Amino acid sequence: MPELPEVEVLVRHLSPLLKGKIITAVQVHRTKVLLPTSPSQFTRALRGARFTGLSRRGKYLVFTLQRPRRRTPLTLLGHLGMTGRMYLAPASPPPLRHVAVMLRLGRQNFIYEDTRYFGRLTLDTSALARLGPEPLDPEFTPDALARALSRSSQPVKVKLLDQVVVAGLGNIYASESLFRARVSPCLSARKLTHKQVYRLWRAIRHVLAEAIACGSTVPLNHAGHGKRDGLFYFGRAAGAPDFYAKRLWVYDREGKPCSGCGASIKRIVQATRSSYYCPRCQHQRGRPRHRGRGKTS
DNA sequence: CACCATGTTCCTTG
DNA sequence: CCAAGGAACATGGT
Repeated sequence: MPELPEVEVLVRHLSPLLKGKIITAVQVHRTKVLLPTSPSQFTRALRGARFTGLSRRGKYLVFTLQRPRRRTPLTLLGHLGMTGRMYLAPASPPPLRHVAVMLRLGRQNFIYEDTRYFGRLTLDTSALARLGPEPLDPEFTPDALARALSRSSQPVKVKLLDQVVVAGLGNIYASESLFRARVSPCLSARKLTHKQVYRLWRAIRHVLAEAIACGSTVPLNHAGHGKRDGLFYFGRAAGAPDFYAKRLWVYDREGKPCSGCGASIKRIVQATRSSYYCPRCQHQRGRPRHRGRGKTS
């Protein structure tokens, strides 16, 4: 469930539910997700602490807590990796398979489960310092994007996954943004024209904002365990419409017709990850490769 | 069995 | 020192 929009929707969901709750017990089932914090350090710091706030930075959840008889607030950093979920559940739940950490909050539990354990729930916040601009904040300007792309010869799709370029974009929305901007994923980052950068900038913001709006509208069930939950990041409540997946124009649509022109959507591998695009709508064309010395204008 | 999967970090290579 | 490429992490679905 893990790109910026999904995390944002989760944060909005959890924030009011957590506020004011006090952690009465801590259970660590997977030491790995705490690293480099140790289990004893983690447990000691959190027991007795009260949730005061929750926000998002890139794909990270930033929890703030207040500890008894302490002035400085505590920051807890969460990341969902590929398969992480965080939700509140009744204190006596059915046995769950991949619970990494459980925090008891009176009659409820805050559960972080993660089948692949790629995610994090840790007191180490150093990862935040390595993030680039928030795409929906004013600091993210067309110029900032242009500068970030200008020094890389990597394909633009690969560069967009670099969290220094823009925080929170992942494999799905990178493809979706490029489609919306009509820019080929293969184009070298530094070869985009100003116009292409501008279109990409607008596309990124549009695509992310739309996904947040969509997730905020769909009835969600973050604790849900549907097997078919793979590609729709928010667990859908029973009976909810499937228009979330339908909003994707190219991702995971190899061989299907482009909704713009009808051409077959292509899948390619870049930096060991799948990219999807329409070969007709997204032309491989940016700055001219060489300075023209011929007759063209 | 083979290949695929929403992410990040670390190591090697150039 | 830096950029780029790839493997590793761990588990499950198709």
